[in-house]
Amino acid sequence: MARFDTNRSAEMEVFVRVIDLGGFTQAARKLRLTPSGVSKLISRLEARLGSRLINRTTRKLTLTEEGQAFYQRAVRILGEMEEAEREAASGATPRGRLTVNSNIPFGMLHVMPLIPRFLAKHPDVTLDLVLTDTLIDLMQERADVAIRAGPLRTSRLVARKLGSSRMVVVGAPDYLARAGIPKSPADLAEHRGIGWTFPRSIRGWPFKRGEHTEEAVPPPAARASDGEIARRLALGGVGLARLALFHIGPDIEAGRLVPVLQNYNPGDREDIHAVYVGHTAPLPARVRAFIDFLAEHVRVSDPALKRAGDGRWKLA
Amino acid sequence: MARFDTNRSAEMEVFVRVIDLGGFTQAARKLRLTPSGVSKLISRLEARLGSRLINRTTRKLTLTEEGQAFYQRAVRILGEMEEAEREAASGATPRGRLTVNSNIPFGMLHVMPLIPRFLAKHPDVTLDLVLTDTLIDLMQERADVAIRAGPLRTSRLVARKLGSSRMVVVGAPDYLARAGIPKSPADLAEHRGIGWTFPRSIRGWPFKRGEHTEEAVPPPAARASDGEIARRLALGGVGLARLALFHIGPDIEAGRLVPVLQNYNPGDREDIHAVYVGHTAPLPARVRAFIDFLAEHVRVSDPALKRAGDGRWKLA
DNA sequence: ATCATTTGTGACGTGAATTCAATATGGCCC
DNA sequence: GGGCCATATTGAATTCACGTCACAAATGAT
Repeated sequence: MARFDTNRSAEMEVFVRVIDLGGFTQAARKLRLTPSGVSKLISRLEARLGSRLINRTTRKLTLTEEGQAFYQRAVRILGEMEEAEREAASGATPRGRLTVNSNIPFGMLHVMPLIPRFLAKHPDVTLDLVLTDTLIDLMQERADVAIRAGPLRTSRLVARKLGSSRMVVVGAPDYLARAGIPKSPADLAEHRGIGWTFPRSIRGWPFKRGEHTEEAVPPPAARASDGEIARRLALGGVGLARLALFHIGPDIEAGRLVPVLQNYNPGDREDIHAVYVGHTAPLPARVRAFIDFLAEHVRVSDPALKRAGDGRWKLA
Repeated sequence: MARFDTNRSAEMEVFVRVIDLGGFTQAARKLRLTPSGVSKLISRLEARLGSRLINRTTRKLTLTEEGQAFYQRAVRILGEMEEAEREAASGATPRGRLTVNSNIPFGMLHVMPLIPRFLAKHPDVTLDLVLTDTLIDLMQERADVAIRAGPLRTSRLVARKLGSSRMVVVGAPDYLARAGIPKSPADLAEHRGIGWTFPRSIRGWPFKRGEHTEEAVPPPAARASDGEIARRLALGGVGLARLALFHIGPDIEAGRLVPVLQNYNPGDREDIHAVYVGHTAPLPARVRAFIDFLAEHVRVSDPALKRAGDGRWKLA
């Protein structure tokens, strides 16, 4: 239909150049146009505005009253456009507010320790770190990057894998002393578990049964809104929880939590991804910098879990 | 070669519209574009800036950090462009400084009396009236309109005829009593004249000689820089002068100046024009208004010059 | 008066931007 | 979990404004 025919900014730019250089031909040279092109452009502008801006002969240019005012405004406007675009353009140096959303265990253990170094490297970046385990909408939350564990419900989001970790079902020693140690997934029905207040990508706990896996889950004694709360509940002896090894490794090694049903553990790894909004348009520099930084520095040690001679679990 | 491909202002306008309306499709409707057009334009903009401005899914739009800043600036810049153009555009109402340059006799007798009414009609116009008889360069003097008598050395200037007046050779009674009354143009050699300090379009004084005209001019006793000075000199009896009838009509009627060589007067009329810079671009409203006003209200009465029974000259 | 330089104009061709399909995606209700 | 509607994106075709080219007009200087 109606097409975007008039290029106001170009008009202003040419107009200002003509005045600055004092002639159509000089301006044309500078702008890599032909004099006739400049002439037509100025004429177009004047015709559109309905009033003359430049009185011109072959030798002299003079601004009309309107031209004077328009020139001054145009100079300022062009400057502001320049500034706006420069500000918006991804400079070589990342800057601005970077909003990162991470799940709590990974955020606390792996992201937060890196932040001082990241901010030191990019002083113009301000970082907003939000820790949540619930699924979030990247855009709704105005987050640039989200860090999530578990299978991706992929969309047009792009994910960079940061690492992976095994999941372990654990219980506190005093809980296990009270409720007993489950020998098979079926025993879970007699136990109490720690569930989630939010829907998770995988519903139950997977266990190995021959070639396949089956799911089982103990009736929940409590629901946690994030992994860290779940861990604390488990430490307090509320019930069994299935948590990431990188998260509770130290607890296991210290004996505060004890893995159970390890021989049924399917050994699946839960991947941890940094996920961002992806490919259709260029990525802000600060986002790229942060993701690159994470990918470079995050090392999720995923040691084997072995039972020592005394029955205690050790990380190798 | 290098073409003016990017239309920054259109980019900004579309971008702002998208944000305001909250969607590509709505913006497209409003802007009379297709959604795909909007999509590509935004993508172009982001690609040019090298950073994403809008995070988008099919349902939601969210501004990035850069987008936020760019949006606010863009809104302001668009407003300023609008204002600049509106200011520059020839509004319905004339405004601004109008510079008029007129020759002195006509300016004093016909222009100045009209000015109060003109300014009353157009309160937003400020008028600079300069009276000079020397030829001026319209642009050099930054004049919008010049009023000149005599043949036009036409250029790309446009002239509107305001009226015309006969020229008369006159002398003061006491001068004529001293020097005698010339009977033919040849007698002028024995007289003294009043010339001009500046080059005039016609050199000599034309006189009828049968079918043709010949030129003659008395040796100058003084030179005047404008018609009014010449008139005063003539009134003072310095010598003969050739002046416009509209200028010295009252002097003639009062007997302060006496026409001579009237039977040799070729009866040519000297046209009076309002001249302005013309056709290549639209005329500022204030200029058009002034010229129209002049053309409408100026009435150069050009009565016949007749000799009464008592030898005195009368205007009919 | 002639000349060099600059602006203006008419016709033309180019290419970037827009449109028109068709596809992919997201959110919502069931 | 699956189908539907609205929306955004993509690729190919098309078009129309814009700048170029060649020529004319005009200005100011020598």
